Amino acid sequence: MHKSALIDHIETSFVLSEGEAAEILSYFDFHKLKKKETLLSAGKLCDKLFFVEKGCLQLYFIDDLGNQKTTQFAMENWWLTDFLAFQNQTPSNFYIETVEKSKVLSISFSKHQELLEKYPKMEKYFRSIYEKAYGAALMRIKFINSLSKEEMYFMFRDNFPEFVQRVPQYLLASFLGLTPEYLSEIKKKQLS
Amino acid sequence: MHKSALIDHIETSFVLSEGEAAEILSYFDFHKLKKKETLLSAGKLCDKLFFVEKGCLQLYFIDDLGNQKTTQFAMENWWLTDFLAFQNQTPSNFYIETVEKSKVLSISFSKHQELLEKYPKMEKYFRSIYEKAYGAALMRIKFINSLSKEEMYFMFRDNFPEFVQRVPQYLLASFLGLTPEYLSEIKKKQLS
DNA sequence: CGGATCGTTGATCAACTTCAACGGTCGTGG
DNA sequence: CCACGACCGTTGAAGTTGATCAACGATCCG
Repeated sequence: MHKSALIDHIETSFVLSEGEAAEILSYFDFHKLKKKETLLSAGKLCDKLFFVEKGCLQLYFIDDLGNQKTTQFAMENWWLTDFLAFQNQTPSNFYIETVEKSKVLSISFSKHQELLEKYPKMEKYFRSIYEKAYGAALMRIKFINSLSKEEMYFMFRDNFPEFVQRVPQYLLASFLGLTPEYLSEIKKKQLS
Repeated sequence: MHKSALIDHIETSFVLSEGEAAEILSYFDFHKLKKKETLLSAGKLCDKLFFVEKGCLQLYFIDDLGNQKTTQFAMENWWLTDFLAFQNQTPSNFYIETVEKSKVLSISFSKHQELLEKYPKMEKYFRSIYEKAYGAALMRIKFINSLSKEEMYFMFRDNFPEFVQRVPQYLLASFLGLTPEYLSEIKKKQLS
């Protein structure tokens, strides 16, 4: 059994013995997924938390007009779920789907609880992850409220170039909160 | 010494002995503040995490045109800081200021670290707080990307009526990401 | 009472969306 | 391996939402 990306990631916070690493991993299920596979659907109970070892997931919803809108991407070493619905064990407000073929770990709510009880260190790990994620979300809201869509695109492209190359343009547009048509126009302007 | 709102709040997660409660509180400083007092300034090291016992704080920044834009409010039983800057102990991207006269607890980064080491239960408490906060931030981004400014206002007013009454209108406008003039127009439309 | 601050109004303007149409590309089945 | 269809990116015209600006009233506080 090769060493998991999850264990590597946890070990950026603290060291695990081989036994601990193996036992922690045993709480998770492993999934090898193709492009556009669905992991969670809106309205369904949200009972899984996902960790991306390789590939890319998106958290999205469908608006009144039937358009798919991406709220969050998760690439290597990111955690993803509808966190409110997961914590409260209620139906999800979002869909989760693979953007590329991906390797993903999942853990159910009850297993997650058990894991945290058995390994209190993991509370620290998740506390730190969520603290960062919340801080980043506040920064993102700051950007949304201060940048034009055009500035938004350039900022994002300059700060996350791999991202922009990796994700199809209509998904990027959706994530940035503008239409594919307008994004196309922005890119054109830039060239002249 | 009267029982603190913070202790009450922690005890919604798990029970504390009297001794524990007192000792946990000893990590915090207490502040009684007037309206419009500044607790954190952009560019300054962010070394404090705040808990609102009573009153209201805002996290805001100043945009290119010099306008103050509110990214987050914190009322009773909310935690607030620039979480990214706090965790990394770097200069802040935001200001924090009282909206009303308030009673606030603060804890420094190093004291916070000590507290978490001494009371591992507190890791669980903060993990849960941040998980909720991050989930709520994702929902907020969902709303930003699916509702018009008008719908945004009505949604917010219907779901958080106390909030709308309590906060001055120009701050509410700033938080919702629209201009005071347009908010005024929306409210007028509604009456006819 | 006086000044500053906040909410309102209406006119003008810019940013961004919507819609419809077209061309390119990718992947799938024959 | 080719051909076809579906999907994606692009273009341009027209329409809408919401911002900006300037001015006026109201209210709050010293």
